[in-house]
Order: sequence, then C-alpha cells, then structure tokens
Amino acid sequence: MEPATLKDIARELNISVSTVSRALRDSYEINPETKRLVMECAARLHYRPNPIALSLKGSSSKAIGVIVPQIANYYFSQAINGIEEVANQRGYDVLIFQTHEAYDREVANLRQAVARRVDGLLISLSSETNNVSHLQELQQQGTPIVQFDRVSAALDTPRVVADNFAGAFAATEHLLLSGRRRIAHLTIQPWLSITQERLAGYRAALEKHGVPYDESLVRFGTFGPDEVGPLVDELLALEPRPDAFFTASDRLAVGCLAALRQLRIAIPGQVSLIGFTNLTVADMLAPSLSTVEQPATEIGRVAVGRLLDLIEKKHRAAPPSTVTIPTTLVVRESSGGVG
Amino acid sequence: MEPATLKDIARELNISVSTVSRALRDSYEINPETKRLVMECAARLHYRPNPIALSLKGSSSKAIGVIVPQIANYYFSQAINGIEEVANQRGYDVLIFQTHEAYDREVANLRQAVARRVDGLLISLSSETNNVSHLQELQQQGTPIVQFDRVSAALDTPRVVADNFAGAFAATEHLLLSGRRRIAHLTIQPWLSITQERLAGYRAALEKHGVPYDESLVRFGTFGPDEVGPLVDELLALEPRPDAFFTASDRLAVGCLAALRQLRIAIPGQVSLIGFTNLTVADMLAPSLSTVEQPATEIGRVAVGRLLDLIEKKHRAAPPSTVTIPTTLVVRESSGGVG
DNA sequence: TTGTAAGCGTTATCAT
DNA sequence: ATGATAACGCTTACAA
Repeated sequence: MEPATLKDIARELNISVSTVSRALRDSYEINPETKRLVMECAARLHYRPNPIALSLKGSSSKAIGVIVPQIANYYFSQAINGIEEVANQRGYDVLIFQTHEAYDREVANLRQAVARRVDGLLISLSSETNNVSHLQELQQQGTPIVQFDRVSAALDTPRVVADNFAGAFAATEHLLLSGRRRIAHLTIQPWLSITQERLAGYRAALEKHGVPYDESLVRFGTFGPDEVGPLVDELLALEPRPDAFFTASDRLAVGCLAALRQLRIAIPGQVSLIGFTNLTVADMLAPSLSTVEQPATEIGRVAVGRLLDLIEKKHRAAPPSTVTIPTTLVVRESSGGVG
Repeated sequence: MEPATLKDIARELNISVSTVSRALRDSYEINPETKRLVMECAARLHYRPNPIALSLKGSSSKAIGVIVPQIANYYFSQAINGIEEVANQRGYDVLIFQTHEAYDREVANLRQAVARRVDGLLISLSSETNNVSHLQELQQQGTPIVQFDRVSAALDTPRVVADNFAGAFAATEHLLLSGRRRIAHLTIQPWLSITQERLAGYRAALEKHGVPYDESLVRFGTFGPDEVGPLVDELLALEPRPDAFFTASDRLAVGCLAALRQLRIAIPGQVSLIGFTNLTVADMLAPSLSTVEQPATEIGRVAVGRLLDLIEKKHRAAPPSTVTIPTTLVVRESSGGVG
C-alpha cells in the first residue's frame, strides 16, 4: 500500500501526469469528465500529494518550524499542544526544535528549519539571545515569522504574548488589597520582555497604592533548584521583613513554597504567595499557591493562526501587530496550613 | 545567504555536479586535489546537503517520527527531550505527532509520517489502540519501528520501557514493610502494558508478604480531575479502610493527595501515598508524596538510540529485544503534615 | 482541452 | 578521474 503518485493515476487513466495534476487543482480549462475521472481515481487510490516533492519544487512544504527553549516545561508543552492542534487542522506538519536557552542552538535550529524548507516559523527566544540578526535574515528571505511569549522588539513580526503587565498588576494589587506592603518579587532574566512587563505591572500596582518601590525586594536570575531557598532566607532576613512573595515562574513558585514550608511559615497566615504559573502546577501546590494563569495553549493557537494566515497571505496588508492574551488571577487561600 | 547547493560549488569550481557529489562522500577513485578543492569550497559556502532532495531521491530523509499520546505531559515531554537530544546529535530531525489517545489520530499521524518519508518511527501507543495492523503494515514496508513506554506484544519491534514491575514491587513492598496492609491501587486502563506490569508487581509484593489480593482495592480507569476525589472517598469507606494508596500516574497521585488533604488525613500518619510520578511533580508535592521515579528522559534516549542503530543497520542481525530501564523508589516522609 | 518538457537538489548508472 | 543523464513526485510554462 505504497502511497499513490500522480503517475499511478495517469497510468491508470491513460492520460498524462500534467493533466492529472491540473485536474486536481485548476478547475478551468479542463474537461469536467476527465476531472471527474481523475478525482474518482485519486480517491480510490488514496492519493495524497507528496509534501516532499512539493517542498523540493519550491512551492510550499506544508510544514512550520517551532523553536522553543525547552519542551519539557509545562508552559511550552502546552503552547506546542495548541500549535499542533491548529496546524494539523489546517493541514500543516510541525517541526519542533529546542534551543535549551542557548543562542548557538537557536541559530543551528534555524538552519535546520531552513533546510527543511518550512513555510513559516514560530519562535520563543532563548534567554541567551540578544541579537536577532539570524531571524531578520530569514525574514528578509521571505519566511513569515511570528514571535510568542519571549519576544524581541528588534524583530519586526507579529507577536503573541500573555498580558504580563495586567497579570502582574492584578497579582500585586490583590496582595496590597489584602494588607500586604512588603512584596518581594522573584523573577527571571531582566532583559527578557516578559520580565520587564511583569516588573512594570508590579511597579504600577505599588505606585497606585502609594507603596514605594524597594529594589532590594526584587531579585533577578536563573536560579537553580538549590538557590531559591537561600534567596528566600535572605529576603526574609530583611528589615522590615517581606510579607508576600510574587514569583515569575513555576520553578520559582515551587522553590519559594518549599523554602517557606521548611521555615514553617504559614501561608497565607504570615506570608502570601502568588506565582506566574500554570494552573496544573498550581493545582498540585494547592491550596497554598495563588496563581496568575497563563493561557499557554491559547497563545499557541493564536500564534500559529497568525502565522498560517501570513503564510497563506490572508492579511498581506495587515501590519505586524501584537496580540495580548489575557491572564487570569486565581486566588486560593482555602487553608492556613503550611502546605 | 540562501543555502548553497552542489550546483553552486560545481559552478564555482568549473566542474560537474556529479564530481562534487562524489568528492563529498566517496573517497576512492577521485582526485585528491579535486577533493580538497571541493571540500574547501563546500566549507566556505556553508554547504549542507538538502534533506528534502535526499528524501525525494529515496535514500534517507534524516528525519524520524515520534508519535505520543500527549506532548503536554511531564512524562512524554521529558521523553521527547531525550529523543531530541540524541537524534539531533546524530544528525536527525524529529517530527512530533500527538494522538490525543485516539486511534484514528494515531493512524492519521502514521500517514503523515509516511508522507514525510521518515527514516524510522518511535511510538508510544494511544490508550485506544488495540489493533496494531497499521504499524505492522508500515513495518513490512521496511520502516524501522521502536516502541517505548506503552507497548504492544502484537507488534514485533524492539521495546524500551521502564521497569514497571520492579517499581510497583518496590513501592508496594515499602508500604508493606512500614506496616501497611490495605494498599489501594489506583491505576489507568487495564489493557495497557504498563498497567499490567505494575499490577503484577503490586500483586507479587503482596504475595511475598502474605497479604491476600483484594480486587476491591484496585481501580482502573481514565479518571477526570473531579472523579478521583469521589473514588478516594469510596475506597476510604471500605471496611477495613485502606491504609495506603499506590497510584499509577501524576494525575492520580495529585488527585489522591488533594482528596486526602480535604479529608484532613495526615500523610504518612494515617495513610501512605506512593505514586508512579515524575520527580519534578513529586518535588512539588513534597514532602507528602513518595514516588516511583520513571526515567523518562533516559527512556527517550535509549529508544531513539536503538531506532537510529536500526536505521543505520548497525545491528541488522540483532533480534527485537526489550530494554528495561530501572525505576527508582524515592521515599519522602519528612513531615507529618497533610501537605 | 491535453500533452511535453524543464526544473527543484541529489545520487546512481553509464559513458568517456 | 570525471562528466552527462536519468530518476525521485510535482508544478508550470509552452506547445499542440
């Protein structure tokens, strides 16, 4: 049951390959009867155009590339889930590449994607990337690109991101409204777009409520599993001591919660904790952790939708715009236990 | 910076394309000087063979297909991580497909993979799949296949799996040795290989310690987020009541833990809990959850290694064998808190 | 309305 | 030792 080719159909019907080819797409200037015959035969033989031949020919590969820092990460695996769903629905295959947060791998991945003749590229930048010339070059060659999550202003493409500002604002304001005043913010690399937006939301909420910004409460970094504990200890040693933590990732939330547990500090009795985390993760940590839920799957769906529109030239004139997907603040304080 | 082709090199050096082609692979019967020139030029132009042309030609696509039930799942995303790592290292690209646990999608994914002319296939069966004729057919066409995690005995391929029996045995024995006697086992679909192996390990441990097998303590199913709670309640209503839970997945462990928390049942004070879970997940749930850690990344690495060996005919004569990767029992009872 | 032929990048088979 | 040519499956001028 080898896949049937145009040639097979042609042989079967005693007509030429090109006639078959045209019968399958053009409709004008081809005998309706021939067309019917071809269609019928194609169906009977389960004909599917060979995407590889198509790619070689140069028209379209019906494949898109997706470059993410890590697959084994709730956020990205959910995003890929959304991407895959929509892409397959629209007849595209998905090639996935991981940068492992390394610029060199990002460049190598890009080469792979180009070699595979992807019709378009979806990318969330590695944390090491501060130069996007490799992407600009690809773009100038005419490959549509859409950025999501970790985006660069230096690269002029559509962007699909979570509403990090609003999410951080809501989280911070919630903490302020429940009486917290010393809100520590544990976050990731300061040059990332998402970091900056979250920090801005945090500061805006503080400002609105007349609480001065204290930079000693804000810590940036790539913290390993064993580094969060000491960091939390350090922050708790400050005078006056923080009465809440607002963390920027799953890992930071988990580390922070573990450290607080170890110190037997009750949440939310003595200290509050809100993280930018996935709801699944938050569920696991419930009831101690409130969360700013990031709609990763939806971001994936929207991003790939825009990319495919671009590929199919549906919005040729539309300028690169940024789509912001709302985040949701999910508050859980059902228990006073340490968790 | 369009990718250079053989033709570009040929033009540059004023020689024929076929000479260039041979210079790049054969070594015999070609002028060393020409060869040097070609090599040098290829390097200078950053020549990379076009995998698409290669695929069309029919030799090899340098791509493998990976079919898994879900990407957004700690276990599979880790496995993919390992797969990607090794595959890329050995010069292969990875095409990922999700079945969403549906047989029809599995068949469709297979077609996609075939259309893309993958050199080989790595698959973890969907829970709906009980007929593997689609895979047998592909295999008979000469495509190497390796199964991992959820495998079928009806499909004669190498298999790479976690040592589910030993893991379940160790977990159950640990519970028995700490005095538990009524160990409930919450698990997934009964026809899956992994389910059966775990159940066998559970039963073997009971038998070794002279505890009769009570089938009312074992529950199979695809439990939704809201179904685990009632199930735990139901089990706890049994007489005599279970004094431990042994669960077969992340989700079951989380659901079970949540239910126990809600009932304010201390772990491990009154009830013990061990799950077949990912260590990352277990960390989040610490200190309440002990875990049988599944080496997902390693399984991925080993599985893809075997597949690539098969593709590259390294072990043509070696019979399809099953590789079992050890699991690790990680016991955590650091606290008596409900968690 | 349909057929012929070239071309996408590569390799294998024949020449030379 | 090297070059021309066909072939992989498909599209698309260009002929007929």
